Amino acid sequence: MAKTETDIRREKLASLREQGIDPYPNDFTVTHTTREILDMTAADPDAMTGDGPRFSAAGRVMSINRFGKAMFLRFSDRTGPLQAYVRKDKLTEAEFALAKSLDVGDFVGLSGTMFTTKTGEWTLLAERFRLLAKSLRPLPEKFHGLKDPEKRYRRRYLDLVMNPEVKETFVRRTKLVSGIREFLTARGFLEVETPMMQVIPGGAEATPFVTYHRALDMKLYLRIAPELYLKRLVVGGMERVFEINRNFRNEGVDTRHNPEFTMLEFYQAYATYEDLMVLTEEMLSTLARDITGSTRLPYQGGEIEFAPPYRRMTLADALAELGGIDPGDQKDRDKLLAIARDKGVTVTKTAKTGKILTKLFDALVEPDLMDPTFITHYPVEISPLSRRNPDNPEVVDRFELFIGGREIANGFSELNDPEDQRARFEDQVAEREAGDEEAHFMDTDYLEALEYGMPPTAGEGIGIDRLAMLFADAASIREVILFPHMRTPGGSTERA
RNA sequence: GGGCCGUUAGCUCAACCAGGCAGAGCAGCGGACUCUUAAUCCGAAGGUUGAAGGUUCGAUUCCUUCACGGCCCA
Repeated sequence: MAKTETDIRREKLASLREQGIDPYPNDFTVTHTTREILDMTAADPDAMTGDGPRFSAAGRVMSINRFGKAMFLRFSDRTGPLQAYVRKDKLTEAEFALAKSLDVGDFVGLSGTMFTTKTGEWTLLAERFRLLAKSLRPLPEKFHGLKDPEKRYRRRYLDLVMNPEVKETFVRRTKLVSGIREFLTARGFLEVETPMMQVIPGGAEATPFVTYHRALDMKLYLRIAPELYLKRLVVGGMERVFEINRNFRNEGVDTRHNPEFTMLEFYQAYATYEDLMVLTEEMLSTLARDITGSTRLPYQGGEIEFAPPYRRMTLADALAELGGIDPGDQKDRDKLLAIARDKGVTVTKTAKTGKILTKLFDALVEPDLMDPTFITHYPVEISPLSRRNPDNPEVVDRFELFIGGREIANGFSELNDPEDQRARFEDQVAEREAGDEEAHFMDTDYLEALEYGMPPTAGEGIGIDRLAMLFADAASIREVILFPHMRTPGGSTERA
């Protein structure tokens, strides 16, 4: 069998050890990042000539151009690349021999002064050279790089090494999350953490993951939402709380769904869903401006305007004006079923009108809502945790925010009447018994909390991954999750 | 869940339509080279063509099943 590149590198590694050279030392002192060095040379180029300042930098070797007794190499640290020039006559024999055996992918530490090459590039002239970590596997090819999405996601570290824009995407995601923290904290919200493992999964309509606690001999669910716990905190006097954390939903995997995803939920006592719409407009426009410098963000060939005010429509109006469904037909379950069939929208046989309406909305209206749009007044039967609208008890004081053709946020005035909440849970339990696996469970512990009294409150959830997609101009949720869920070949590790 | 497309050297891709010794560039290996920018020049290598089965004298190519992925639809 032929020697692989890894075999050859292992031999080099063994040879280094035989020579008494540690291939993985940790005693090199970095004095500057590559960015700092380039900034300093740009700021005062004259000071670099002759006996200029000495810099020590380190990073991963990304490319090498060898000559007989000299070589150029480009290495990158977290701040970016820098070119170095290594000449035999500037180093000890051992150092130069080490440099000659260098492979792309190795980590090096270099010390020296800065000069400009014939082509005008600022370059570090190496006076000292250290190998800091030997790489045994070849990196993807330098020109074409790593393109195969499957390999990019499964070996994200290579994606990050080879594709600088990928790192930029995740830096941007982090800025988004810290920007949200700052925004809410500045407004008196307290960040909290609530259970990820719950006895009764609630707060959303979704199928949960199930797990098992051995010592307690009990079934536990991974949470589908933190909502009911956050509202218990409002009961306890935490009038403004938020949580940014993972939710888990046992659903399919595609360009907009990952089984675990990150959600912001926040609750504000003595506020209404209308207050939250204003807060959301402020938050998103502030984030856009702070992170990208503009409220107009490019997205998938178009542009999205994040500056308020955002368009607001009731669900009924949106279905009529944008979905072409006559307002009169919206209350007629049979007509809705006929429209759904006609449009190729699948609806379960037992679905109530509210559910059919939202299915039709998802198919006919949602994909076209590019600029931020609040859709309000959802049917009460699909909103078991929302307060009823005072003028029309068939709908609730709720909104969903759509941007870029996707649902980004969901907020409402919270139902704090424990008796109405109990009745809503009972309806949900009936739905579940009728076969709807996503319907809520009865949660008597939550009802008990409500019975102690919860102040009038409004709450909202914002999908962080989807928001990150908008901010990073990403078409797939996998582009904004460092390690998206991937199937393992062969399927399950254990037979059911 | 359905449809379409894909899986070939470490990486990026050919060859497949119409079955006939599996190729290139980059990386790697040996050699030359003290200013390169996808360096250049010379030389020699590198493959279970995703897996299993079928058709065939002969399969990367055609057929079936499976696995994984991408895009679209539900």
